[in-house]
Amino acid sequence: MTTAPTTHTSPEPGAPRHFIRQLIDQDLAAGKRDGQVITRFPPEPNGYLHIGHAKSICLNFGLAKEYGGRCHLRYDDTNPAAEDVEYVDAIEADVRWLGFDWGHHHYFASDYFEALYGYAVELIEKGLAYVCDLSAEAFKDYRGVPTRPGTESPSRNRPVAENLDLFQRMRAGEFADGQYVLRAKIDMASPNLHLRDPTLYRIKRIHHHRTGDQWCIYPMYDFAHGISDAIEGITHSICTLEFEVHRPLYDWILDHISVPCHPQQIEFARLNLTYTVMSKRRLLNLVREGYVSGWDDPRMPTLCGMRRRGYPPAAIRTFCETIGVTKYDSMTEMELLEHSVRAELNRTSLRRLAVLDPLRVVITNSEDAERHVVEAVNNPEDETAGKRPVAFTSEIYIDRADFAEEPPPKYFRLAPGKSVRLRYAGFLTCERVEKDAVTGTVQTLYCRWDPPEAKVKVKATIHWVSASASACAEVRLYDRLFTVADPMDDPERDYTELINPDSLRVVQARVESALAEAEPGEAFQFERVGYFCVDAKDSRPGAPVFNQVVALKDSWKPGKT
RNA sequence: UGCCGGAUGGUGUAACGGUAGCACAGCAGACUCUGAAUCUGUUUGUCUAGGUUCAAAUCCUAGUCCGGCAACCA
Repeated sequence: MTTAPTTHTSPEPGAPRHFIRQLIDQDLAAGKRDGQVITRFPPEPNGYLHIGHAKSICLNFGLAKEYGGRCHLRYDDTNPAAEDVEYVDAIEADVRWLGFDWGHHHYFASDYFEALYGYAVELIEKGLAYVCDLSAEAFKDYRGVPTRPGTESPSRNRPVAENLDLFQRMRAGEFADGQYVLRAKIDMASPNLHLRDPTLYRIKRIHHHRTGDQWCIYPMYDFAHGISDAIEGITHSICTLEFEVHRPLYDWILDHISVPCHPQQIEFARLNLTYTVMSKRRLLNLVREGYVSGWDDPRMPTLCGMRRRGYPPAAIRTFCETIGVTKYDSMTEMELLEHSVRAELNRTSLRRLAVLDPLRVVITNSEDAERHVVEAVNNPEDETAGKRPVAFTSEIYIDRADFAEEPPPKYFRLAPGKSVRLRYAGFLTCERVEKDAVTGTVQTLYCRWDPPEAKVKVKATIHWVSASASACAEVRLYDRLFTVADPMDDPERDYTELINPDSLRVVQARVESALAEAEPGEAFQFERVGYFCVDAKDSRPGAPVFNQVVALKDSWKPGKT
């Protein structure tokens, strides 16, 4: 265990002083908890992590690192009905991938079941909890509504000894599921519904992913969470805004039992991103209904989806710092995330030539252009990335978008009679256009080639690929998953009706031959097109599959004068 | 019409009684063997009404609007 040094200011002075950092600064200045900062990331293993969780992960692990403390990974596995080991492994992989390390501080709330039981007994002994025989349905009426106080349960004044006996028998499995619950005895008239004798334990005969059938009673979140925090010595228990009304209960529980410390719950606003949905339930639905290929579909806002898409973890971390931390709801534009991704990939990715929509070009003066090897820069942002040879032949492909039979104003690319520069490989002048007699589609361009020394006056450079010395590749192009910025905002239509039918487009591209052997997960910039990542699942040596990470920005607009 | 929280450009945020700043997006330009990157410039903002103060995004009062809360979910 690491004991944090007593630092009274954050070692990251450049970072924005969002309210949680300010709060911690104050706590440290006041000498609270010996100047320690111990946080935790507490996922429930019932689904995959998404970019919203990344905000929480970056916050919790980031704060711990910043203040020289530590962050625990703890599974909130108190409801076996929804939880599964499948998710435990996936969550760990995602947190690691994001770049964080919990060391040996890897816990499960289920590790504390025995301790939790003991604290429940303590509460009963103090007359602060009772076994209630009201059904969930029945208690609904007793609880009352926000504007009206509730009614006390008939079980409320059950003697301590009887409560103790009943609770012990609940554990022993003498009762049916739902027959009894353990309740905190707080205040049925409280304006905060969570204080109206909340359930602490329920009977559930469900196999738990870790404790098996050892228990048939399981603690509720509100009871388990704060105590787990206290057991682990958490100093700042950071959660999302909807738990704000739970805080009085969090504090009540810790105030009435003999725990070693009383962590402070702090709430922040969860992340909302445009053109996607973020709830586990809806994400699960997208998977189950086949709208996407799985949790790791590159269109999903899940961390595994983003990993497969090719988003660098560093970009996600930068993004999470950029969006800040506040207490009010907001909707962050996807463009901000994409900006972080482009910035990172621009810095790090190797450049390659690839033609997504190939148009055949025959070089007419082929004696000059038969077969050259040109030298291409691997990454202009990083000199150490070096250069590579690229084959240039008398028959090449260019992108259809780079030729216009009738060029609009300010179109700088290839057109009949016009010239362009070929990236790293001289110049092309279009002499003749061959079209399909029936459809009128342009089939082949016949062009004259001039070497780089020719210094032909051109206003554009286009990318290309040799026809013979290139490879075929499947390229998956992605667009937003939904057609509207906030799919949950339309009361008239279900979010599934707003799914973008064109969010995935698959094309057969021609790529530099070296790309055929690229490693899964490797990301490249296809010059002038975008960033692309070798698909980790479907790509094979010799039969590569690329996922579009994000397109390059394109300031060219046809209508522009 | 109960309780809790909140409100700064199109979006995300900063300013903690003293010049409303930054980033994204947009627009315009410079540069360019990527119409990328980079650089420059620029449009747009303190929810409303009162009050305190030499001075208010910031403090006070009232209102408006938004979010959350009535699982044996987390």
